[in-house]
Amino acid sequence: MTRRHNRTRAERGIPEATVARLPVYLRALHSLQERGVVTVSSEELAAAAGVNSAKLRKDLSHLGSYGTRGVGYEVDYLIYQISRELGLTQDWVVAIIGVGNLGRALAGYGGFASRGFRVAALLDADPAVVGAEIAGLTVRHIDELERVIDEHGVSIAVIATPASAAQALCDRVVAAGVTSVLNFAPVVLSVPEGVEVRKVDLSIELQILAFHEQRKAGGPGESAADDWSKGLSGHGDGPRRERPPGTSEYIEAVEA
Amino acid sequence: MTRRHNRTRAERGIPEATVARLPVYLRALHSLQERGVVTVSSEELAAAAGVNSAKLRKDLSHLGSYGTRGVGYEVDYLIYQISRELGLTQDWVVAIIGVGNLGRALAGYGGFASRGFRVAALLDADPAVVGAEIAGLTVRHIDELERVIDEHGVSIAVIATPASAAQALCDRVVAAGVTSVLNFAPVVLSVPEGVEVRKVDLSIELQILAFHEQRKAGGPGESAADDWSKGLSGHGDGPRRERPPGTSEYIEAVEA
DNA sequence: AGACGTTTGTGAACACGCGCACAAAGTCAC
DNA sequence: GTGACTTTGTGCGCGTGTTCACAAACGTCT
Repeated sequence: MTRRHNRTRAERGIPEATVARLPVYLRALHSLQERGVVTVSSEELAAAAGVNSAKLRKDLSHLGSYGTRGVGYEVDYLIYQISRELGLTQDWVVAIIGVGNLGRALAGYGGFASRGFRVAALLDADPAVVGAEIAGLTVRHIDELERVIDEHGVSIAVIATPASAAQALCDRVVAAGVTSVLNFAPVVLSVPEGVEVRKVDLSIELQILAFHEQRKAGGPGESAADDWSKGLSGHGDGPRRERPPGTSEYIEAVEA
Repeated sequence: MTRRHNRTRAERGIPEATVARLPVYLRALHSLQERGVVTVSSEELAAAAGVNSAKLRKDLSHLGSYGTRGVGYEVDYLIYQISRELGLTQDWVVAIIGVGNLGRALAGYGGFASRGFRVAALLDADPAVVGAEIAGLTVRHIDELERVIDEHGVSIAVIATPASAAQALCDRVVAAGVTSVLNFAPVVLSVPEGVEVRKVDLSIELQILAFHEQRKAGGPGESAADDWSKGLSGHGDGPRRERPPGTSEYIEAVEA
């Protein structure tokens, strides 16, 4: 409210774009570490991470001066510093809400457990799955949401429910004190200030690919139905005009 | 190669950032359409999509002048125009490579089928799943990759394999003529110019959340092990110094 | 027909991020 | 110890994206 600019901007200095790349560097560093590499130059690390080397150096310089001129970066040390900056030196308790196809995949996803993220609970509304054991956890009923969050000290909620249920559940986890949400449901969640939401949308990525794919093929307008008289914008008085191909029904659920 | 700048930039005018938002607008519009809304103002649509209204208007203006001043945008018409621009008025043939937990979830994901994306094939290397029927499709062996791509005219490949297999498979699909790849494996894929790759990384999103969560709690350095003598950067001559907590083993696979 | 309120489309200022290029700082060889 | 080489850290210019604010355009009401 009293913030000068508008958002969580440069509060303590690390640009958002940099934060988004740190996990990529971290992954590349772990890969090097496994291969027994002790020291790496910005050029090599940048290549492994798929970025420009100047960008990498500038990113790392935001964390501090952890390199050695003429040599490069010590892999172990850099891993430690990035992990610390990202908050991976402590454990984060995660709850997965919605145990459909996607929720199940997430529960079994190795990338969560092995990076300081401990999946402590699975919740669902469907009586058919409540009580089932998945990835070593017993699925709890969604009614117990608040109790489970409090019990385990959940700080990150992963929403993997159908779109129709997402906002209501988001409101509940936020009310229960969770301030970070990872949303897989295809809706824009609205949350109070101070709560961080990140969205992963599988179909959006595909649509972006389709756009580029189409452009390679010569841009839009290749299909037959290109004309559509704009009409007189009546307030629903006249009959609905014919729908062009492609405007099918709305995607409802994140799981089939 | 002979491109003036460097990339697929402003080739025909629509900024990349705009393209990334069009699917979001499209989703909001479908939601309005379902509720029977005929006309919508930029202010309302922007709120539904979670963006600034000026940004929305500028985004839409890149497609053309499809609004009516004093009134707003006709929902049906705008849906059609955005769909056309994104290339959703035609069907895109998709192949999913890797039928683990995630691949299975993707195969059953309703958001693909109902937006002009037709999943035509599932492939895997594991003999235990080859031949199985999932989401109405029989899983084919990865050896048949090139044949399957050619048979169905696949134009988008979805890679949902362990990280170790991803690059090799990516090379194969590209060699087979695919120019769009959606990558779920936690690696940076390198592809020749002209091939579009988009990456979805579940654990990266969590790590970004952890960063913000930590900052709310007072920034890094809260944990005990904060000091790490930088050492003399020897070339692997001395004994490895003790590792701080959190630098565990490398995440290998996208599925557990 | 004309005045009024509403909403689009966009010009202009601003903020952000990227990449080049280079000085500073370190290592290594002798 | 000195010089040559390597690599980091960063100042700077540029392009992209975002936001404000407003004139032009449209519908509506009298």
